[in-house]
Amino acid sequence: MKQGGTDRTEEPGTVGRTLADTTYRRLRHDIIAGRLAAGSKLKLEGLANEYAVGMSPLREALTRLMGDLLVVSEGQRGFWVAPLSLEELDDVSRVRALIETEALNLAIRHGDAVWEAAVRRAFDDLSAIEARLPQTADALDPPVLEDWERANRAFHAALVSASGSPVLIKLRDLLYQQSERYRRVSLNVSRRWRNVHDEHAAIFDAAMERNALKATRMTELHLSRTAEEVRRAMQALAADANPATNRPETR
Amino acid sequence: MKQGGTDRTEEPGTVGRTLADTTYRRLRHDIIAGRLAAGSKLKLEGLANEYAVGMSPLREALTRLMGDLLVVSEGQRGFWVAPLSLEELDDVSRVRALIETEALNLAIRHGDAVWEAAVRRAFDDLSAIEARLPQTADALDPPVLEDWERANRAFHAALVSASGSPVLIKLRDLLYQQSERYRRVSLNVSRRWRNVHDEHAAIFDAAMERNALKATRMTELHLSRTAEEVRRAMQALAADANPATNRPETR
DNA sequence: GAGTCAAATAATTTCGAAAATTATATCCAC
DNA sequence: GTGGATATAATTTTCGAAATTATTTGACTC
Repeated sequence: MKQGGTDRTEEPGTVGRTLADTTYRRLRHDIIAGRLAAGSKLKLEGLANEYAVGMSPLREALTRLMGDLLVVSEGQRGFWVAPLSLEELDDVSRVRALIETEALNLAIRHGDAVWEAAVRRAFDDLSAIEARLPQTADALDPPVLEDWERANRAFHAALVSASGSPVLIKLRDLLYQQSERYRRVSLNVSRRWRNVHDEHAAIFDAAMERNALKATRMTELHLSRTAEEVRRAMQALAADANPATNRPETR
Repeated sequence: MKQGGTDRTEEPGTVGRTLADTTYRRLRHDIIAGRLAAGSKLKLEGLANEYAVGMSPLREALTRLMGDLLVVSEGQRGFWVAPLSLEELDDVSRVRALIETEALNLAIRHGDAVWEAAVRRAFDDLSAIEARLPQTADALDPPVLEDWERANRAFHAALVSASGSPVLIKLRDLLYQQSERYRRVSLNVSRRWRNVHDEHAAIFDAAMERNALKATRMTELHLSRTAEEVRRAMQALAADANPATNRPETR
């Protein structure tokens, strides 16, 4: 039975927000965080109940997620969470390195004092979280993880924010999302934490020194190491799930 | 063996087509071709009548177009055709050059005989159309123009088709659409035809010789020359529309 | 006249269910 | 049992109107 009065209480600060938009964000987070499994069917009625929305905003949200490469669809057959694969991991990682280094180069060339301050602030935030992270490395407390994800995202975004190229930023954001999704698989599997603070610090220092070459090299190293860790986790997962042969297609 | 390889009767274009999908394509074409003016408001009821669809598939189509950067929206205020600007033209052109040259490099490295044949076929198609184009250069017959657009799109797509990177291709397609939209503005304004066959031939020859450096250089030249022509057309348009001062921002 | 508020109007967003399509089960001949 | 047709069920897609939100209009005050 459904609730009698679905309260559409207006929270302060949520102006101009639509149900379709909030549902889009919720679904996106649930896919990236792995709450909705890769490759799984997204049944409309079920989702409409779970997220307490009608068909229209739900389909709108799923359509946007298709553009983000987080959902795939087949006409008249519905929607699925986009599958993950080792091939795509390599693909995403390589293209992200290309885009992100280009954006970082531009940002280091064009960034002013305001940019520097924003990057420093984001780095300090991230450092504070990373400092208290090794203690909880084994537990991987979800709220702390979410905090770190947010700070990590903000740090990498701040670095390239002065690129002066909205198009490049748009593509970078897309690829960052993909990378985050793959990275979280690795966390969910191995539950081991790789200390990345030194890598972040190296990128930060190089950027503040306006050493574009070093900053891009450090970024490439950071990305390739992370991709390598994810690759190992996914291989372990595949071997664990199906030691003999490949598994059947989604039907 | 396994009957899993059931040949899909789902050929793209016949089965699995939804109203939302066809409406998406029609709207996309109308925006890129300039039939729907840049910056203009997209009133839902009007569009629903014009395209003879209901609200659901219409909004789904518009939502997809947002992901293509062809439509912008503000919550509770509706949709607009994405505006065009000189700044974005430069931005799109630069990022496209980056992506397209990377993809071309990869394709030249990885392309096999099948790729070569496909590129040659696309080039021949395009050449045949371009050969009979100068005669109608002043008229710019719409059907011929559409043929050329299709062939040009196919040629550039074929060149990078062997890159082996679906993600790169996805980004390239996005940027190609943007470029085509800007280029069509130039055509609608100046109504003059720039002979680009030599540039296409140079890219084609370099690709067939597997000379990646030359092919990317020729591509960069081709793109920058086109962008320059569009820039001039847009400046003429702006000066024509508003001789006195700068034009108002979209808001 | 400029500014403010409230009512009226216009437009967008969302719901709920019917219509259309695909998937699954059932039956029958062989 | 197997294959094929048919009926049933499950699911997606679409429509049309209700609910919500934005914008305009007009009266009123300062």
